[in-house]
Amino acid sequence: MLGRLKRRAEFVRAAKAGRKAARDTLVLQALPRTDDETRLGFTATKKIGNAVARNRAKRRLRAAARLHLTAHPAPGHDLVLIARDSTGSCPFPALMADLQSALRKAGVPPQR
RNA sequence: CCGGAUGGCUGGGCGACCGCUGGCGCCGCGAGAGAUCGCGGUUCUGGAGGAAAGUCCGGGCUCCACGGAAAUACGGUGCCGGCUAACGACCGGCGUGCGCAAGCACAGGGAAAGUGCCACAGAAAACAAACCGCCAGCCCGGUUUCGGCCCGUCUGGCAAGGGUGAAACGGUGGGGUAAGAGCCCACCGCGCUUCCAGCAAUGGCGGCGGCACGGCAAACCCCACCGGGAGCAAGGCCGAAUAGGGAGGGCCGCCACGGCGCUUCGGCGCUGGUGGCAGGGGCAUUUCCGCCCCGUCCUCCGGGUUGGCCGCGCGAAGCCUGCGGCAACGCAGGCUCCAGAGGAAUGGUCGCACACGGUUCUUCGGGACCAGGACAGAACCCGGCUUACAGGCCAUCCGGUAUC
Repeated sequence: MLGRLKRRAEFVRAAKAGRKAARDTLVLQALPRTDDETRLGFTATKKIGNAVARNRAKRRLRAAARLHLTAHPAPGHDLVLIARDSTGSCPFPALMADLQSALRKAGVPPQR
């Protein structure tokens, strides 16, 4: 599968230097890389709710990212997806639409 | 049938496709002499809870400390008897209180070892006392129809009645009395006690005592029993490169200071601890000047960063049956293997039935549409407790009603 962001420092770098795009159901941070690899990170804060709600939000983000990036790969970026209040409860097509829109806004092109 | 009490079970179901993660096997690639290891793919297969939660008790396990025992301090527990690896849990029994009942609740040892506290109110809050009262006497005063009656003061007797309080030195009834009082009597309560039942807590019959010993120990305290500390970020193993630490050995100049040893006190020997000169290296190259760095080589040891591996899933395990026990629980036999991640695995889409909620139609049988699954996610494990929880199911019991 695609690579993952695991270290706090990697998340901080994406937050400070990456391009951001906020939607109703998610927030995207995208940081270009020097190589062609794509790495993903997921964040759900305590504000989202208890452990069940946070895990569910992250799983839905992961499922949406997997579906979208297998159809439209975006090599050469570190992508961080941050859950919002509605991430766990919104209709899944809305989540997909927000992800696609956010990627375009952040200037992550689908592969030519 | 209605209302209620207690205990237990369940915790959305079935199916399809695409993914995630652990494991056995197979295939491919790479490393290696090999054992094997790493990466990728794939068939099959396992994959959250009754509370996984809070982290409140008790244990296992690990490390640290510790000669044994006792005592003190500190903390905890506290009716009795069981059960258990252990517990403050659980089971059975007792007592007290509540309820028509089934049942429920209880931090439920000791108050004649000592200290302390008992607010407000009230006369009085602890070796009792007397505010309003009740009674008698005196005859002092007032009053008088001169018999007395009433009021006040004083002296004495009393604690029934009033009033305060969470609590007032037993309660109810009768006798008794100037008025009263366990002063006397009956019953109740209380205390002591023979006997009986029980392992015991405790209970019962009887006797004795005229009643004293108020409450608070979740105030100190006393008594009995229990307890070493920290926690899987425990703890163990592996561990590259650079710099740095320690030990031993080989090699290389000089001087001074310091240190150590010996000393006939003149010195002598050892010494990379410090400084200088020399030497080496660097600042692209050569000369000079300047600046910076430095004993060198070999072997071994220790610590150990990022990280990797183990601990980490056969257990006080689960299910079924039988036996013992009122029960908690124990014993025996058989069967089963049931998550092990590490930014952390269960998600997405769809179909069919099912509860619950809302809107609406209705021929009251039901139909249509919309929304949408309670509380909540393993992080070393186990026994409990506590807290959260939509809906559904089962069993036993109590009260009422109806029928026979």
